Amino acid sequence: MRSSTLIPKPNHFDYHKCLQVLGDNDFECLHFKENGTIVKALSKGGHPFAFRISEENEGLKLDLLNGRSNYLAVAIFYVREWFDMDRDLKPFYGLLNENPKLSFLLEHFEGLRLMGIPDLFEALCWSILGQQINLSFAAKLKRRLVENYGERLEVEGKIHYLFPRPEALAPLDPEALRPLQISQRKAEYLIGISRLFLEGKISKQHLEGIGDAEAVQETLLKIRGIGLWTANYVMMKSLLLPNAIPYGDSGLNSALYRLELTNKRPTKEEVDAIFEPFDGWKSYLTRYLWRSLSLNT
DNA sequence: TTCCAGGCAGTAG
DNA sequence: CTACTGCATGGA
Repeated sequence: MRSSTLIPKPNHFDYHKCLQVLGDNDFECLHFKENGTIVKALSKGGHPFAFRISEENEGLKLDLLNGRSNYLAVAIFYVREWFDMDRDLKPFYGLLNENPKLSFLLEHFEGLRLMGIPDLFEALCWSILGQQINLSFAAKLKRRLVENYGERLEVEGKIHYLFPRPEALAPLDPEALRPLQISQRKAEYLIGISRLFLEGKISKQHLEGIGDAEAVQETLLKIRGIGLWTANYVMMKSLLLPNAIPYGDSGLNSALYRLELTNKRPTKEEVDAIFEPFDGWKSYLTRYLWRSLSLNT
């Protein structure tokens, strides 16, 4: 009975650069970082379990911390998506190299992966919580939501949480989330989307089956609470679509402004013009531009 | 104090 | 179609 496995690293894969964008333990409530390893809980068939990710020379090692060995397959599938391990970044790096104003991104961040949110419901809820407010406050709201409505799992003396399932939020009255300092409007969005998931009117599988990115965006935009920014955010972070741009994103705008590529509030058309040469890699360019905000000046 | 944060829907013109 | 407004709170 195996309780660990190794996922081989693709080319251009830097575990520590990926780790840096995951957020510290006080910010993030859905995993722990410990000495360069990550501990996270997932669920298989309603049974929560936890596993640890650590780096080895040849790949990422996954160790189950509890539960049955057949949970490993769930963890492997999750980590491959989370770290976007099934993509060859070479074409992206070719495009960056050709661009004098952006090639510095490659020098700093080669090996950084998209770092998605594989669970579509979690990605939608997180992006709604993050609308308009600063990230640290958004993280507090997420933590309160998770600690109040997510499943708990204790492993090795630590409490792990799973993101709440739609079933946990769907029955709520929006006012029930006000004590968490989630706005009435956002509570309505979250609960409405929970109900759509329960009714089977949204699912990751369905969106993945659409194929055409334009049609996926149209589908998402019909949902109350999802605008252009949120639709593209989840297309990038959860569906791993290659050309999603979170138009209007304040972080993206300030990254472009700092590079003197735009004014402070560029239009969609101005952003499109900058991204146009990066067809197939617009989501990655967004990730790398976000990351550039951490560089000095 | 005012303004802005990883926006959105609703309304008015 | 575009312009404006309230929402929630915290930090600069």
